[in-house]
Amino acid sequence: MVRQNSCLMSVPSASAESQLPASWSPHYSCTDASTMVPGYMGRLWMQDTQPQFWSKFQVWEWLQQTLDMHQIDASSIPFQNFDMDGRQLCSLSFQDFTRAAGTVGPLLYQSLTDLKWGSTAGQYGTEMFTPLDIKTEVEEFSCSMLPFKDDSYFYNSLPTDLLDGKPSFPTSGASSSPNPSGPDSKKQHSRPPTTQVKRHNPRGTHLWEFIRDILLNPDRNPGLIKWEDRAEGVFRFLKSEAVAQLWGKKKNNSSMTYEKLSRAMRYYYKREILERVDGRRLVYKFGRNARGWKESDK
DNA sequence: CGACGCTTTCCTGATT
DNA sequence: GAATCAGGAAAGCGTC
Repeated sequence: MVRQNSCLMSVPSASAESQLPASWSPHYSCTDASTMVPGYMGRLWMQDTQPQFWSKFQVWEWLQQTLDMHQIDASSIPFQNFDMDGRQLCSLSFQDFTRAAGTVGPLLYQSLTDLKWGSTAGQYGTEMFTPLDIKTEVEEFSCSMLPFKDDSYFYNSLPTDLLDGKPSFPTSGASSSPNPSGPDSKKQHSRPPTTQVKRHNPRGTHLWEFIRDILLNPDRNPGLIKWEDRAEGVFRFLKSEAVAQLWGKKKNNSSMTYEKLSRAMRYYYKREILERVDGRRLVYKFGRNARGWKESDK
């Protein structure tokens, strides 16, 4: 096991990096993130860009959104079968779609066909991708997603009203109380030194607020987490390990994983900051003690 | 300094 | 079989 390494290799990077498309890069992210759909009922970027020019990442986004639109569970099709860019996607036949996605295939084929011919987009989707006005912000964020980069990150560019949050939920006091039964030195992790800690927010940002703020800033959220049901507060992790790395970055903990992050998430059930969503992987729902996520809260 | 809240880490077992 | 989910247990860390 690789643990307690300072910076470079301590993340189980295989799985994390596999969540990023092969072409993931600052340039890629900037162009792509700038068209990222807010998820719920948002403007559909794919209507403005020709499928032929989609990246792998955008192909998956299209898949996800198409399934969402038809209330089809994403687990019903093997996403790996669509590990291709837009050009390859467009070359698939009707039969190919059926092979790749079973009964959902025809629906996907139809959706893609509609986009190919029905779009009002310009001729060259890629050129529509790079609005300079948001490029710098996105760049800052997306570059921080790269391994080996260690600059400022996502949170630094978020609105301060979301950062300097009030405790924002009444302490229910029903949390688990660990009972240290005795000194036990079986584990000794030398964590990286917590050198730079932001002073102005002593309480720091809690995990659930971090998640919430990613959801509330879709422009800076390149497909990490998305709303499943905006009104109900249901959301799903699309890139679980990438989110974990980002969280780890925020906490200056390079060994954060989704496994560990999710444990923290599960502790929120008891405090009713989150509610369980049974049977759906990577799906959570904000609970009564989570504040600031509703549209009406804003 | 100690209590406390909020994770973080580790682990075992179940489920998908 | 790999991911993910469920929680228990205990340690780490910053605040109060």
